[in-house]
Order: sequence, then C-alpha cells, then structure tokens
Amino acid sequence: MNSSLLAGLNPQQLEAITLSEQSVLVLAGAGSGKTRVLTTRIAYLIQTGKVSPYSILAVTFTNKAAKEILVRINAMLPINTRGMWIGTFHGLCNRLLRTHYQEAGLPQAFQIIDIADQLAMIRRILKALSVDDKRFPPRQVQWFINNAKEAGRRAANVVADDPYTRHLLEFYSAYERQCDREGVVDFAELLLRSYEMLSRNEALREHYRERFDHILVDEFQDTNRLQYDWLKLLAGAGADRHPTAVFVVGDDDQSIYAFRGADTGNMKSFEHDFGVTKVIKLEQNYRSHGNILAAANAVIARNTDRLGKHLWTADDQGELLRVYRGLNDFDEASFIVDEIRALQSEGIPLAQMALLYRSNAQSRVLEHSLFNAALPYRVYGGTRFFERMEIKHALAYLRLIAHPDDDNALLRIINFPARGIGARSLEQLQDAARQQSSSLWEAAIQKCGGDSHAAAGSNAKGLTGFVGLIQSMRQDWESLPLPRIVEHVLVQSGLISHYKNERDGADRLENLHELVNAATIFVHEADDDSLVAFLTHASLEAGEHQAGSGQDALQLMTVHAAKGLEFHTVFLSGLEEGLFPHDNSLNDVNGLEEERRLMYVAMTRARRRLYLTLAQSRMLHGQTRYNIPSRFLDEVPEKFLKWLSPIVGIKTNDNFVVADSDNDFRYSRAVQRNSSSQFSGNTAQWRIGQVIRHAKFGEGVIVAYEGAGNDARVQIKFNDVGIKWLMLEYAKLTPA
DNA sequence: CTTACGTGAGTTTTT
DNA sequence: CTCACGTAAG
Repeated sequence: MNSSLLAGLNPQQLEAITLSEQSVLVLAGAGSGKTRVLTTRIAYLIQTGKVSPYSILAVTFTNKAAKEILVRINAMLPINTRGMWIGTFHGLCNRLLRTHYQEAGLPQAFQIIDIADQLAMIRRILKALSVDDKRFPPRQVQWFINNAKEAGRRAANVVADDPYTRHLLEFYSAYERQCDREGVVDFAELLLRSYEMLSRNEALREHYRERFDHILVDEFQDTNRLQYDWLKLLAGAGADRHPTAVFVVGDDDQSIYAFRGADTGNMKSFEHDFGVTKVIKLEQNYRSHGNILAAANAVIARNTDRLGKHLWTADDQGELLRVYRGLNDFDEASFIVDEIRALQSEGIPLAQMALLYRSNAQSRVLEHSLFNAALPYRVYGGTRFFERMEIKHALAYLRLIAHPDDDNALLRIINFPARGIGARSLEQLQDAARQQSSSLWEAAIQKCGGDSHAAAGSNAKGLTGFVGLIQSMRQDWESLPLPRIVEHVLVQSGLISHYKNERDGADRLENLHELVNAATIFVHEADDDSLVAFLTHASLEAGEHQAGSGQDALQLMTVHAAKGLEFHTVFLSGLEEGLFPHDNSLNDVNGLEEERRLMYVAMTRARRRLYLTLAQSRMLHGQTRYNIPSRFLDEVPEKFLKWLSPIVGIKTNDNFVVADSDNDFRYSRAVQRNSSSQFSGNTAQWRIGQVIRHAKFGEGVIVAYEGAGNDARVQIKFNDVGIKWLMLEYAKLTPA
C-alpha cells in the first residue's frame, strides 16, 4: 500500500476514503477536499487490490469534473484509465445506449440533439400541427417535455386534467414520434432511454449490477429524479438489495440548480433507500480565511432546509469583508476597477481575481469600465465552440452523411450556403415526407429520381445538386480519415467560400479551421475515432467557452459558473434586492433559500479577500432603478464587514470608513504580525533588512512582513517607487 | 434570398 | 436599453 496516497488527510477524509463496502453519504462543504476524497477513494479501492478498475463506476455532471478525476487517478496509480466507467451521467448513458442500441430500440448511428436543435424541432412540429405559438410558446412546450422526461415520465404516463395539459401532451407524443423517426435523442432521453432499457431487460440489468461493485457520485445534490432512479436501478437498491457500495458526495448548501430539476431531497432519500448507516461530514475548509468563512456560515445558517454542517478553518481570520456601495452602477464599476489596479500592483495576478454577478446582463457595465481601464478580462458563459452557428452548419453536413434521417440537420443546411432551394420547394419536400411518413432525405431522393419528367424548375435543380453533394460526401467518408472528411466537407459544402466572401467571416473561417483541428485531436485521443463518435463528442462536450488566450486576465462570470472554482480575491457585485436575490425569487421561500445558497457559493469562492459591492441606482431595461441593499448583506454580521463607502438606507449608517489605500491593511496586520526577523516563502528564506530585486519595481529593502508561507506579505522600501506591500507568493523577489 | 423593421422579452443552465 | 427572433417587403 502506497502510504503517500493517504498522507495529509484529516480523519474524516480518511474515514470516507477507506470505508468498507457499504453505501455512504459524504456531506462535503465548500473547499473541504471533496474531489480529492472521491478520487483518492477510487485509487485506494484499486490499490488495495480488492476492486478491479472495471468494476467501479464514477459519475459526475460535467466533463471537466470527469476529466479531473481521470487525471488525478492517472497521477496516483500506474494504471490505464481507458475503459474505466468514469464520466458524466449523459456520457455513461450514451455508452450504454451505443453498446446496446438494439435493446434500446435505436439506430446504431443515433444522433444527440442539443437544446437548440430540440427547440427547432418543436417549432417544426407545432407548425405542422398548426398550433398557435402565442398560446403555446415553443419554449414552454420544450420546458414541459424536458421536465416530464427528467421526472421519468413518457407522454403516456402523464395525467392530464385540463385541456391545456392535454394539448401539451399531444405535442409531447408528437415530439417523441418525430425523434424516433429521425433516430435522434435529446439530453434527457439519454438517461430516460437507458433507464427504461435497464428496467425492462433483466439480463442486462443483472449484468451491470454484477459488474459494478462500487458506484461513486460527485455533486450528488444536483441529481434530479431520473438520475436518482437510474442510480437506484443500477445499484439494485430497494427490494432486491445488491452489495453495490454507493458513495455519494455532495453539499446541500451548494445546491443551486433546483430550478432545473435538481432535488436535494435525493440526499435524504438516499439514506433510507440505500440503507446508509453512515453520514460523514467534511467540515474543515482549506480554502478561505476565517472571516470569509464565518460570514458565509452566518448567511447560510438562515436557511431552514438544511442537513446541517458547519465549516471551520485552521487558517487565520484574515481580513474583513470589504463593502462598497456606489451611487450608481457606473460608480460601482469604477470602484472595482480601482481596487483591481491596487491588487495588481501588489503582485496578485488578474487570473486570481474574479468578478461575479447574479445575471449575465450585469456584465455589460462592468465590461465597459474594464475595457476603458484597459484591464484584460475574460468573460465565461456565452456561446461555446460547438454551439457556434458555423460549426453547427458544418456538423449538420457531417451528421447528414452519417445519419440521413436527421431532418434537423438537413433543414439546417439544405439551403446553406444558398443553392436556390426556397421556402416553397422546402414545403413540397416536407409534404412529400409527411405523406409517406419518411425522412426529408428520403423524400428528396425520390423527388430527384423521378424528376426527369417533372417541371425542370431551378429548385428541382438545386435539390438534385444537394442530393448529389451529400451522396458524394458520403462516398468520401468511406475512404478518408476523419480530419480529412471534415476538411473535405467544409470545402465541398461551400461553407469555406461562403465565409470567405462574407464581410465579417474571418472569425467564422478560423472556427471552421479549428474544427479540423478538433477532429485531428479527437482522432489522437479517442479510442473510437469514427465520425459518429466525433459527432457524439461534439454533442456531449460543447467545448470551451472561449479559446482562452493564456493571457493573465480578470475572470468574469455568473455565480453559477463560479461554482467549484476559487480565487484569491472575489468581487461580488450587484448585491441589491431584486438583483440578488432576484426579483423572480422574492415571493417564494424555496426560491429565496436557493438564492441564499447562491450567495453562500459566491462567498466561499474567495480565498483571501472578498468584496461585496452594490449601487444605489442602476440602469435596468432602459430605466433607472433604485434598489435597496440585498437582505443577504444584512445577514452578514456587522463585525465581519468593513465599509468603504458612505452608506444610505442601511441600519449601520454611521460606522463607515473611507478607503485609505495606504493604511488600508493596517487592521489585519495588527492581528497577524510576526516578531521574528527571519521568515520563509514558498521557495526561499528572507529576512528583514535584506536587499532584494523585484522584476517591475527594481531594487529595495525588506522592512516588514506578515503571515507565512503562501499568505506571507512583505513590505518593501523600493529605491524608486517607495514603500509597497507585496504578496510573497506572487512577487517573484530575487536577492540583490 | 437578403435586408429592414417590428415585436417582445429581459435569472441562473454542468449535459 | 438592446438583443434575438420572426415576418414583411424589396
């Protein structure tokens, strides 16, 4: 047994990792080493030799998390992780369905559609049924369908009491039929389909139950009903109990996806459904300083619906939380800019600072100020690589090659780039397809075949050309390796020349070339380098939000997007009633508690410094709004706050402090200052009085320091730029 | 088929 | 306000 595997773990972590074969709930607070525990347990199970890597199933929500687990296991054990069942719910379900496509009633090359494709399809169906889309907005229909699926219900299993629901159900069944006909599945379908397959097929179910001795689940608080039932089925919990040990890690306080069907009730159900006798709490936080943690604890303590957990840290109290209330949103933004500049001059990298907001719309003003201040920043969220229009077009060609029944794909590209197939020829095509209940592609082929005597209009010519194009592409597919096919399709389809001629097509062209790169990388990395596998990869992994230039940049994102991340400094902006908590959650207790969890998540992202900012007025929807401070601000005990602005309309009206950049740090310094003159950073020993050199500020002498290790700060009297406090971790000092 | 205009919505979103 | 989408006109 490699003892280094378990080195440096606290007793609770150790217990969770080495627990014998039983199901367990691990309540893991923010920054408590959750991922480390999960991965170390996997490594431990394998290394102690009791468990084969192939009888472990580990499931996450994001590809990123799954990758992280694989990387860490690879670092801990000399085993090949290929072939291990570690992935997202959707990825693993896809694997099941691909392996047993016949049992699942799917074509071998079934395609996965994303929400945009799904919406387009629903639009099409509603149109075909002549539905008034004012009464039944496509988005609402989509929401209804996905909700039903995520609760494990088919159209046939939903009870409709009212006419409205009956209509929705009709659309749901029509949608189901259409998906079946096209041989496509949406995200929820991956889960529902594999769930149904396993519950229907006893032999298959038993096979997988036997196979997996251990199931591990990350972010368990985010599971929805269907995912829970899926786990239960696979683990054989309930009546016919199977000795599968199910190890789930989660934090009910960080459940922020209830609006999407996540159900923390699953954590409670888990205990009794899986015969859990042991709940392990990981409550030691290794991330944040004490004040930040205490403030976050105070906020989350207001929630009534909790399993109960209290984070603590062995670290110092650290600084107070800094609060700034600006006159307006612009003022708030310039405050943030000033503070970022100051931190930057202290040597803290921009990438270690995050600017968080409740909703995306808030980023506009902030970005404006950052841009004017010439501060590099990166916004997370927005369109991801495989969701870009030009990429979806290219993928649609590829999909049609691999899977001709995909009407969605056909409709996307039949006239893009334009080849003279207008609305009326499309309508004819759709009519023909509907009549013989075939796919559009089949209808197109027939139309071309019997075309010689028909009116030789330009549209017929266009259609023939299109059919010929796809058919020739399909032939190339037989003989070319994946990246070449992609390249070929880009050229033959006319996409390349189309974007070459377009005014602002340069970025799109670049993205298309990037797609060839993606295919090349995929071929090198994947076990299965087929076109279908690549398309699946594109559907299940939307790709990075942005190509990430690698440049040091401030991180801008919503609080949701920040979950799981940590930063030296966090700016939490827009702390106003109506924004955070959001208007739409104000009247609902559950909604408010979710907003509060969101606040908790936001606060616990900060390692060392946390700013809470707000504005007295701001522009929203073209109107100036005067918001009162967020209730969450009131929920932080005053003793943890340091006001940096005069404040109005809040109970602690008189004890504000005006920012004073020189003396700003004095209060925290008093607590932590050390008396010895020798101290050490990460790599080197330093002493007071020593002459040093700094890359930017030049030569200077160390006059004081505080803290230790990573958190040590040094005060240096520079020859040229005066006295400065710098973070030792980032300052890159060299002895002069 | 492209362009212009009108309309309406405007939390969060791992797959 | 401002973006995205859908329809109508050119």
